[in-house]
Amino acid sequence: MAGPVPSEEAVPVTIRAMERSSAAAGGGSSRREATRQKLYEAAVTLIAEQGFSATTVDEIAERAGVAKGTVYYNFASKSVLFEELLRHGVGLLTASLQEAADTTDRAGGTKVDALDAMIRAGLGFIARYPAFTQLYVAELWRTNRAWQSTLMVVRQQVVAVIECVLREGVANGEFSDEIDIPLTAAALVGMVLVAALDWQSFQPERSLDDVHASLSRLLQGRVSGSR
Amino acid sequence: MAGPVPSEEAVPVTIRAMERSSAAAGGGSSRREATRQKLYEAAVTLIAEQGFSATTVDEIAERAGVAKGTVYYNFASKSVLFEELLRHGVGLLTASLQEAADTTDRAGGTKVDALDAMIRAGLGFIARYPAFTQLYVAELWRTNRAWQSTLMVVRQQVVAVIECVLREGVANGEFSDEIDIPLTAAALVGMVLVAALDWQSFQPERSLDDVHASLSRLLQGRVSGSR
DNA sequence: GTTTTTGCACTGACCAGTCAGTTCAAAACA
DNA sequence: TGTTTTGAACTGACTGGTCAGTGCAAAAAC
Repeated sequence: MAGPVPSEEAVPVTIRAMERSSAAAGGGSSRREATRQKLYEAAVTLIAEQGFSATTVDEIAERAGVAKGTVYYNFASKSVLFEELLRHGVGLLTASLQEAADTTDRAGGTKVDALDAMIRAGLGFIARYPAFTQLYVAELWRTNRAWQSTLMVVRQQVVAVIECVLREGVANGEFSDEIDIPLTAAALVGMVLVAALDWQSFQPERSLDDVHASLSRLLQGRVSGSR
Repeated sequence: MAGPVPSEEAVPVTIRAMERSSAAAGGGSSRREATRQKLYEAAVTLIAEQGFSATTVDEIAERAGVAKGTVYYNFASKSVLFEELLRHGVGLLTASLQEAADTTDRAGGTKVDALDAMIRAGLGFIARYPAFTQLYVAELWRTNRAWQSTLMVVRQQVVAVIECVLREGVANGEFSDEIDIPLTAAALVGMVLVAALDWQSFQPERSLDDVHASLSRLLQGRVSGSR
């Protein structure tokens, strides 16, 4: 849609380069992996913009610069492509959150510090993959869909990382033992998700530091009182 | 997919209740208004479950117990039906939030009290209209769709109510003047939205009071410290 | 008698998924 | 070395089905 004809050369180089390195490592050939990656990237933006049902397989194939048949050679169906995309993205997110928590721990930080680092990691992830985040929020609370179970897994995976930190904080006395861990975790996720989507959509010029500071302030109750 | 057949009665009560109030207000006859109301209710659950594109006009008509032609007699198109549904629902939500804020004000409460009352009102709304909330979250950050402008209006309408309370709180010194009003408002919306959806989906047996207390605690920074 | 609803056949566009055929790099061979 | 074979990866025209929206005559409601 952008250029008259999407350039289709210059690709083999990448393919060939990867081919050699990871062919042995992963399961499939790396040519295939590269194609799957292109399909993920095409699908994530289209589905974020239009939703799953409104996005056609033809569109995904076209944006990925690949024939329709290739989509079906690599994924059993449109739904399966979507489910694997979800798992893939959430894997990246949870890894990022977990790493933030672990790093804080290793540096001898408190659990509040860990939470704060996770908020920052969450914001960073959303800034890097806004389309995925959009799609995640839009599809997470759908019921009656084929991929219900994947959705549950993918939700629990994210919430669990946060619940874990909250639980440790309660255990060491840093947090009140009256807090409701699952609900608080969900609320935190929502806070970061919605604030970040708003940031990206309506004030994209602001820096991550800036947004992070605002959320930190809110979280630590430094909103009321003061001046 | 879950139960054999989802129960479809018990709805008329709500319809009839709304009928009386809005028949005089709106322009059209109340028969027409009743039909539109039935269509809203049918559409909201179906779209919440499946998404806009995956929901067919035939389904909506069938669930509303109405002929397909009637849908097009009352709405210009499927999209228009959806847009009007969005405006309708958001109107109810903002009215509820505004009323909570006003009541608190009139009772001489602080702005923190007002926020707290609005959280409760928000939770109440979500408990009453879970399908609408689901749909609202799912569609709010979509781009590239026909109803972009409606979406913006409908977003701003909700956020504005909260921003207003925050602004008043800053003005009277109750809140720090360093808070970022739009971002904080968005974060609060997200917190309530996601916590409530989680409540409805995964712990529906809990009481509103209970959930409200947890969110209140989080908001007022009574999480860290204490025990 | 006017407004609203019904029922239903119809159209044209669109779309998920299929499949017979093509490509080409690497393996086997000579 | 150069030649042939193999098969994984990819292609795109095609199919069967679905769905938004139309048209309209007759019935029902008011």
